[in-house]
Amino acid sequence: MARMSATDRREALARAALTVVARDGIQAATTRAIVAEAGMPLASFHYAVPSREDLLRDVVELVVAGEGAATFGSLAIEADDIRGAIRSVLGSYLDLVRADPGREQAMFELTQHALRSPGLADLPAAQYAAYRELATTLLQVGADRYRVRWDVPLGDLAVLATALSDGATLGWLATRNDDAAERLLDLAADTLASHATPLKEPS
Amino acid sequence: MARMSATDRREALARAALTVVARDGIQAATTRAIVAEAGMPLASFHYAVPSREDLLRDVVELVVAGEGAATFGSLAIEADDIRGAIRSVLGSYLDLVRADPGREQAMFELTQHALRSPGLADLPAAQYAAYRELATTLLQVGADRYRVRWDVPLGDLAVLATALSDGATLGWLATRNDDAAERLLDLAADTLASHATPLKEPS
DNA sequence: ACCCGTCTGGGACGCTTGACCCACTTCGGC
DNA sequence: GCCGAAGTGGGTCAAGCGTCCCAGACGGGT
Repeated sequence: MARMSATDRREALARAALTVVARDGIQAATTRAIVAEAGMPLASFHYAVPSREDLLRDVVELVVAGEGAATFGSLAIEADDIRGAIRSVLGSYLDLVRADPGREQAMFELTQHALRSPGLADLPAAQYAAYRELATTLLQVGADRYRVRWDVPLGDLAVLATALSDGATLGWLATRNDDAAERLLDLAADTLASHATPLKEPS
Repeated sequence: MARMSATDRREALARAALTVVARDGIQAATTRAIVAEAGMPLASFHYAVPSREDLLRDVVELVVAGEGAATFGSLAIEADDIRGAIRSVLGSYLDLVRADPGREQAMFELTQHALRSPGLADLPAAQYAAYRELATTLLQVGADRYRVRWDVPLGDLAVLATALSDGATLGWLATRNDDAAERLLDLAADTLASHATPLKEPS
């Protein structure tokens, strides 16, 4: 094993843990499986991380950061109107889920697990606050770009968007029904766009 | 331990398992924890059930049946219009979640776990088909009662309703934010009701 | 009243788990 | 070059896991 600072090793372990959870589920994310994925000896684990629970905390943060990065990719999307833009963002999110279902399922498993662990119980709230923040940013950018304003509080709309994404993801993971998911996203885009009112063009 | 047929014992074990999962999470639902909850000796487990996985299959079926029963309770709801009826059903569902968060979280954990277990991988699809069926029935009854028709395919609307419920539940479980959840349900009811068109009264 | 199939439950097996000890190697500042 | 701090890794521990065995208790059909 190459020489590596404890901090770097902790990061590498968090990434390895996320890989294991995505591939085999959170039950399989044992210390041994994680170090095997990272190509480290078992003892490196407790040298870099106090406990398994602490590592999972890092993993959740990694997950949230990952979602944030994916969201910024959505900013590049071009569309004719706000409804089309929303539909595209939702569509590309679904593509992400389809491309790596295990990873998205890992998010849910981590959240559920955190809710059950006294030491991690604060994480899900922060995680969902971050999601809401991301949705808020996207909706704000969309409103600016397509010259509309939202006729309900932006925060409420962000919660709705998050709930729709979660619901669509959960449903697709369970059924793997692509058509139903696409039609659901159509309806979701309609719903969100229906709260946009065009601004009168000042130019 | 009272004398009991293997079939009855299996049923009792499934109920005990659900209790354990709701209270402590699926990770804690070990054979020992389950028989302790049921007040049975450990050996009764494998006398009544071939394996732990088989028992979990029973539990998922129990869960789906439970949701079905809860849904029929919603049929008693009275409201002035279809939008109000939908809002009431969603509201009483959220009350259910709030009253027993562990139980609702157990549903998600069971679904996620089933998706990871080769022997149970078929269950989530059936589970969500059942949810969709329930939503379809409720929407159908609502349309009849309030003299409206749905302007999108009923099945698609049922998927939307399921996704919204799942999303709202997940969000509330993570944040425990009652106000946000109520506002989300307001928007969800608006969305669903917006697809209802009044029928001209024949009387 | 017997008796055989059904049910009970204590005990045990082999294995995996999170955690951790400690002798060893490597590196950077002096 | 030397030496203390930092990093490595094999081996081990107790606890908990799913599963199984088997001697015994029970109860309904004959």
